[in-house]
Amino acid sequence: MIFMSDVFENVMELAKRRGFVWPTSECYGAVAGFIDYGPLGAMMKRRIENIWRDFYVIREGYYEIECPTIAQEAVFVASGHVAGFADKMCQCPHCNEFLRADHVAEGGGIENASTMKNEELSAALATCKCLACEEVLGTVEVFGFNLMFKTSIGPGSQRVGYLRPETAQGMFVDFARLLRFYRDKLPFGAVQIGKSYRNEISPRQGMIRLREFTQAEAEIFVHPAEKNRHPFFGRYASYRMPLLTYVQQQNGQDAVTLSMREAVDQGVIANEYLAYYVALTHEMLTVIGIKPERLRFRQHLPDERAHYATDCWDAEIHSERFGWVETVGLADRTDYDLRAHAKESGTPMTVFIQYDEPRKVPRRRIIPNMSVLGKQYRNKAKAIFTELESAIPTKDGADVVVDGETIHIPPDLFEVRDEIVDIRGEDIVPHVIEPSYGIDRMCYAVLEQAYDEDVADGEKRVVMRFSPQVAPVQVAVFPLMTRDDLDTIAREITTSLQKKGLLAEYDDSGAIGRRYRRQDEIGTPFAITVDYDTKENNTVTLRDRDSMKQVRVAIKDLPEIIGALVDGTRVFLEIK
RNA sequence: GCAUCGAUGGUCUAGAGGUAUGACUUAGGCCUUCCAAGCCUAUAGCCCGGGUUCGAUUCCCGGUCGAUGCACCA
Repeated sequence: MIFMSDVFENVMELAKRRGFVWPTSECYGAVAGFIDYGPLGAMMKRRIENIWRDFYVIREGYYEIECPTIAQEAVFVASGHVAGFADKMCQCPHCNEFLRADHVAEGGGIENASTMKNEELSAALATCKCLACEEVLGTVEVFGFNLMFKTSIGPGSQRVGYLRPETAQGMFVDFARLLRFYRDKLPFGAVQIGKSYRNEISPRQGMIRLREFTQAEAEIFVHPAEKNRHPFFGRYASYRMPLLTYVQQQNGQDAVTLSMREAVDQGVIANEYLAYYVALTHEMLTVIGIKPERLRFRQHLPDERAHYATDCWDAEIHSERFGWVETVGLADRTDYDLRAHAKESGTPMTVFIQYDEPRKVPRRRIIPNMSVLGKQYRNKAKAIFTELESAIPTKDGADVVVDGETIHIPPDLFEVRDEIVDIRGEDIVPHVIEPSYGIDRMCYAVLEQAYDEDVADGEKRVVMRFSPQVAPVQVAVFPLMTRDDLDTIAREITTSLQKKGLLAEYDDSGAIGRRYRRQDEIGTPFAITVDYDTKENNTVTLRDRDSMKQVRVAIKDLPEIIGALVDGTRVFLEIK
């Protein structure tokens, strides 16, 4: 590998030129925070998404759902995004600088600034100094800058909607339907791959911070008492990886390498479920082509965690340009979201868990004599009935409070029955384990890590060393010459590979070396060349992108061999 | 959002107050028996808006995008 002055610039230039990533609506001037995926980029992204599906949908059995990107206001009121997904800001009247109002206040020695209302904060700020120009602010208005895109649903702006800032809420609000779909049993999961939107104040860093981005999220609903019993934990129990705990971060120490079993037993990761998906994430990211040495798992610091999460780990990928980039978030969201939506919507979001054996529980029932009670208390009878159910009667009767008034109900107006009832189970609110992947950041990391320059025949060769599983074009087919039927044979081979579902690209333009270089630059892992020997013995050369080595294989074996090479079940160097 | 710098074919680049240089790429052709060879031909460009000027891609102002610093990053 030769020295790379700036991989980011090289890779983004290539990405633009060869159709991976483009600035959006470029002819009108691009818009920061939005990108277009070009033909190769869209294909690569889809392949990454499909690897993600292999892991979560096929292997874990968590079906994918698809919710709208716009949801009504109530959804985000419940989730806390309307109130909380905003920064309190103010503008310095002297230097016009926009400031985080709570930061200014804390800088001025005011406590609990982050929990104050706008008006309180505004008053408190009057004596604080601007963080930029250090003038005393005086009268300033504090306003919330909500990071959600707001819109209206239907004509006349009657109904407020927001573009979703995460796909997760769709899975939460569909909880009751999902629970029925999974036949009322825990654990189960739902996943979603789709666009989310955040109106970032100042997006920079190309594909890393977008205003519209693709998330792949899984919401796994588990019994709170079963979080240490993942049914397939054995799969990753001995899977080892470096973990950077918050304690180590606070002490400036390096990550420790632990197996998932050790991590859970030592309390480093909160539970088996979280550890399982930490390990699964590590495996998946390596499959798409992330080098393990450029991958780490970092635990959120206690003050960094969202208020609902008990433990949270980020998979971070090291970028030449941006340093460690948070790419996947793995959180134990507890029952926060389901409780919030149950409360806001009035729909129960619980699972009925049957006990192994019904429990015999003594229960006291109070049965009022309504015919007397109704006549005697008339319009208060109904309220009295309700209150009696929870009353504690004595042999002299019971006292109930209705509208602030204590009413004595004599013992002959109700009957007390002590009985033993069977309790067959209980309603519990599941906890949610959430692995949340930033697909665009994964795409960028794949691009950056695939980019390489080497020297072939004294000339610089630019090559994208994609894993065959994510490479947009999977195989190229060339006739050595465009004559003597070599091109016809090459076209037939192309068709036979396409029938196998492979993206095979035929190219007969220019010298053979140029065609290899073209494919190297877009990361096509394999190239087939039809030459004059082909006409003698029905074999072709199969060339490996990374080693530039070639082997001869029979035409009839091509679909099977290429198929196996592309899905990773065979590797090139083992072929004959 | 503020400050500084930048923007010329697809890419990299030269350049001047009078419509633009070269290379690579791409396309067509010739040639060519495995790694960007050679020859011929062709396509293609001054970020957007306003101002100054007879004339602006060039100077000035504003915007957009990008880079850097500040701020921000559920």
